[in-house]
Amino acid sequence: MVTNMNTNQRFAISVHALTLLAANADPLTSEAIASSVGTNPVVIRRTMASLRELDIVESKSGTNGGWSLAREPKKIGLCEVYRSLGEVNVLTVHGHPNKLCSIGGNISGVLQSVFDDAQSELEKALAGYTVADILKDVLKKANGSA
Amino acid sequence: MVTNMNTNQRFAISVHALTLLAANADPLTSEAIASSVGTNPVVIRRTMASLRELDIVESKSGTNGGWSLAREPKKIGLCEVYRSLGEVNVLTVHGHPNKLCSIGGNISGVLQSVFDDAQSELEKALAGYTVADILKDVLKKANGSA
DNA sequence: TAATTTGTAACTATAATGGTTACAAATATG
DNA sequence: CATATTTGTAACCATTATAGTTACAAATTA
Repeated sequence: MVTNMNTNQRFAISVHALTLLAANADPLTSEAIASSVGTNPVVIRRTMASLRELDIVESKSGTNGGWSLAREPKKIGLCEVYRSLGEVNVLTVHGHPNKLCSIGGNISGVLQSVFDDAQSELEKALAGYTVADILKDVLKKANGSA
Repeated sequence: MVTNMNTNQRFAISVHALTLLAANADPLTSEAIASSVGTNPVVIRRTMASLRELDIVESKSGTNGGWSLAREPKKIGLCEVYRSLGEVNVLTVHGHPNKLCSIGGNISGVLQSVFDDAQSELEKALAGYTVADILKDVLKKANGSA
């Protein structure tokens, strides 16, 4: 069985978009990014707007406008990109345990601290990669298979 | 913003149920477990059936039947419990990147390996806890606040 | 035989997600 | 200034995953 606990593609889209920007000197339009990512420009705008809040990208309206990196690719860690998605919990405590049960009444806090620990390890791993790393690996593949 | 990448409570439910079994000598019915977890017996049966496939629990039909642990609590690591959910991917690669683009055509594999790395760290963290640990912490809370 | 309990299929309600349309606001160009 | 370009954002829809629920068959015990 394959369970998709997470059909959320926003993180992958974010990294893809940033990698694309890192590979291009000029700003790219939502349209152009959407074409590479394989989605709709509005989806890109939504995603990029979150990244802009963390000063990872900048936008400019109008002719010759578009999106560009606000920092060098090697200064953009994937954990920060991940955090642009908001307060994500990859593991979720269940909703309504029975407060009258000694287990049910006390397990939520215990689970939450375990889940926090696990997620922190996940984020630590993501922090080990930058957009520059991703671009390098992508280009390596592109040249290797060209 | 709070994004629930994951509204899946099955893992929390699994750990809760196992902790409950660890705290009780006799088998517990789906009904009893459901009452502590705060859900429906059928949800419990579904969850427990997955755990049974990994020989973490056993079931018995009929009067005085129910669910029991197939192993000592300290021999049940949370990573294994997590794996009972199936092939879970906490980070998902996006669907349709543009194959004609050098970035779009090569990023999926790169992302997947990063995601695999991150998830492996998450699972490693989970492997550091056993059902016995959870029970101990829950009972500590229960006594502390009693 | 009757009561208990799991096994499982089928259906529903809810919610998250991504895709899409529509249009306002900002900007550049001629 | 007028026009084309491009982002900003609200609104809505289709799809999907999830959990909850009902219903009933199968197994087990007494």
